[in-house]
Amino acid sequence: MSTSKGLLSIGEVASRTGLAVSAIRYYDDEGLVSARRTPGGRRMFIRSDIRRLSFILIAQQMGFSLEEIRAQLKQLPLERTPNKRDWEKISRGFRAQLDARIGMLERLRDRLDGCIGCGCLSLETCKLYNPDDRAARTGTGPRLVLQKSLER
Amino acid sequence: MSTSKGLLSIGEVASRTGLAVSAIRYYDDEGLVSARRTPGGRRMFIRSDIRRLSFILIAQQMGFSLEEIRAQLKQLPLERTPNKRDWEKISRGFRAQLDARIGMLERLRDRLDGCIGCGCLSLETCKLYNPDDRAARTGTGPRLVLQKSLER
DNA sequence: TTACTTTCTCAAGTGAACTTGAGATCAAGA
DNA sequence: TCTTGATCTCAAGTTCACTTGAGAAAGTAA
Repeated sequence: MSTSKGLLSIGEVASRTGLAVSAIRYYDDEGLVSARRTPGGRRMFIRSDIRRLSFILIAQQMGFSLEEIRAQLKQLPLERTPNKRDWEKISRGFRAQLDARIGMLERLRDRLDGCIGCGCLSLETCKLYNPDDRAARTGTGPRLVLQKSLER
Repeated sequence: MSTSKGLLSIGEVASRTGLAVSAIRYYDDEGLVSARRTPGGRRMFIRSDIRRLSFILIAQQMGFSLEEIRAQLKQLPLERTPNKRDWEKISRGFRAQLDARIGMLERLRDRLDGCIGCGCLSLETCKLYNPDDRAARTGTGPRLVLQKSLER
C-alpha cells in the first residue's frame, strides 16, 4: 500500500483515522489537508496528515466548525512536517477556547440551579438570558436579532 | 392584541421571546409547542408557552438538538399549565446532561494538556480518542463507523 | 365599508458537513 | 495480459433548523 517514500493512500488514512474516504476527500477539497498526487492522479498523504485529520476530529467533537478549525490549522506549515513547537502553538489557542466553552456552560449551570428550579424562565427577568450565551452560540438555531450585533 | 382569555398572538410571543415568527411556526409544526387556533385559524398561545419556548432557546444554546429537547418537553403536561414541580423534573434531567457535557469537555481538556503538547496525536496511542467522546458527538460531522454502535 | 396590518399555508431555498451514485481510470496480483 | 479492487471526478442527495416568497384570508382601526 504505502510507497517507498512512506506516503499513504486515502484508504489507509481512512482506516487509521476512522474517517470515511469521502470525508477525507471533502477535507482535501476544502483545503483542510492537502494531499499530493501520484502521476495517475491519486491522493497521497504524508504521515503528519493523520495528525492533522485527528486534530480536525477532536476539534469537531468540541464543537468547532470546519471554518474555525481551518483558521487554527493555518498556523501549521504545509511544506515541512509540523514539529512539536508548531502543535504547541495551536494547542494553546485551542485550550483557551476550550476553557471559554467550559466556563460558559458552568455559568449556565449555575444560573440554571437558581432559575429553572424556581420556575420563572421568563425572558424579561430570567438571568439565563444574557449576551454571554447568545454570542457563544454555534451552528444552526434560531436567528435572534440580538445575535447579529454580537457576531465578530 | 391579547384576547380576554389572556391568549397571545404569534407576533406577541415572537417579541417576548426574541424568536422569529417563522421559527415559532416551525416549532408548532414540529410539536415542540402546540398552539390553539382561533375560529379564523390563527395560532394562539398560552402564557406558559413562552416558558416552553424559552426552554427551547436555552437548551439549544447548550447544544441540544430539537429532537432531544422534544424528548425533555414530553414530560410536561400539554393540557394544564405546567407547575413548578413539572419544571423541576425537567430541570433535573437537564442539569444531569449539562454536567455530563461539562465533564466530557473537562476530561478532553485534561487529556489535551498531556497530549497535544507532546505532539503525538496518533490515533493508535493517543488518549484523546476514546468512545466517551465519540458517543457524545452532536450535530453533523464525520460519520464514524464506531459511532453507529454507540447510538442509543 | 375601506384600508391596512397580521397571519395563514405551502413550496422552495439556505448553509454546514458530508454521503451517494454513476461512469471512468489506475494499479497490482494471478 | 487479464481481472479485480481501489480510487478518481462530478453532480446530486441528505439532515437539521430554519428562512423566504407568493398569494390568500383574517382581524382591526377609522
